[in-house]
Amino acid sequence: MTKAQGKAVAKDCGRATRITTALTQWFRANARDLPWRATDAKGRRNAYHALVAEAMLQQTQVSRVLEKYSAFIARFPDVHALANATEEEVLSAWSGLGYYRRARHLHHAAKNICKNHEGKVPEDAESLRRLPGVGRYTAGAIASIVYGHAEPVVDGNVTRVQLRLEASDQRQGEPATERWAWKHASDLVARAADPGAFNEAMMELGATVCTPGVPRCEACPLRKACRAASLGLASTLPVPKVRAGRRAVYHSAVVIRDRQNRLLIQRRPERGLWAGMYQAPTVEREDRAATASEIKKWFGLARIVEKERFVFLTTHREVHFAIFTSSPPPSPPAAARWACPSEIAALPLANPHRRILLGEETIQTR
DNA sequence: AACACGGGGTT
DNA sequence: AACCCAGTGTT
Repeated sequence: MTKAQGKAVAKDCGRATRITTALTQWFRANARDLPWRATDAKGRRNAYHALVAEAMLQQTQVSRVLEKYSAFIARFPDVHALANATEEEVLSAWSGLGYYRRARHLHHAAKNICKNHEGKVPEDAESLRRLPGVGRYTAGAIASIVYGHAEPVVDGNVTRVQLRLEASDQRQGEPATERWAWKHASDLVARAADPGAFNEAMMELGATVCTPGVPRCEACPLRKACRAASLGLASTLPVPKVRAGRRAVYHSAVVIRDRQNRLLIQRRPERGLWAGMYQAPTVEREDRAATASEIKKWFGLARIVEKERFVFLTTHREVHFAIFTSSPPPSPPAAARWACPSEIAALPLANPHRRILLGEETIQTR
């Protein structure tokens, strides 16, 4: 190493240390709540609670998680309770949160922990990552926040903070950018006195101060260190990512009620959209809505009446729903069964079917 | 590297 | 109506 390179490394070390120190101090002074994502109700570190919280936080904002987290923990208070639950119970507790594969992974992870780890959530990031649904982010979050290991954590917030700190015009979401962000996070966390607090601080800064769009630089503890701020680029970085468009799909659902006020329901396939969840009997088409005769033929119905149409939007799809009613068929399809409303309410239902079957106004439609 | 996978909030 | 947010696993 030349003298000049040595100086540059020393300078970067100083910068990294200033950043970790300032950020951790800010977090300690401004922490909104107790570190709920890693502790039990009495404030004790609890890796199972952290596993649940971090699984819920994947692709989901804190406010949405807070609506479901307590009920989930109350229903499955420890890893054994979760491991011994049925998949339907777990999916049901997850209803409304989306990305339901996370719930199934979490369930499998709990079983794995009971079987192979004597009911204790593994401590090191490498073992954590072998659990289903636990990737680099979740492993790093648990290892650092719960166990204090100097493991990096990069979520969308952290990547945005890094890109602004370094005034980088790399596009968020691209593999090279993510590798770069993980490298920076590793360098920073290595100098943090409290890795867990530092990682939480980075995520919290991104969520509350270094926000997408126009950040609140006047309130930022890293303003002096931030290259985007000093160049006046804070609100123009990071450069927006390219987004895939939404694909249209057509779901024709039939609400069929018998004399005892029971409804006909069916379980969705194990893979794909709303995997393993329940719904009113539905005919799906890719390019157009199923015709009335197709729907009648599909379920052996004599007559159907259209009640409503709406479009349910997700990130990747626009689901065009057409809702029909019908009297019961002579012989219900083998794949469907009858259930009363109170039973249905406890089953895992995708949000639109909560409205279709139970009339709950829980979703936005167009 | 590209894709699949939900849902809700803000402008 | 058109933007925004955000990990893991599979292909």
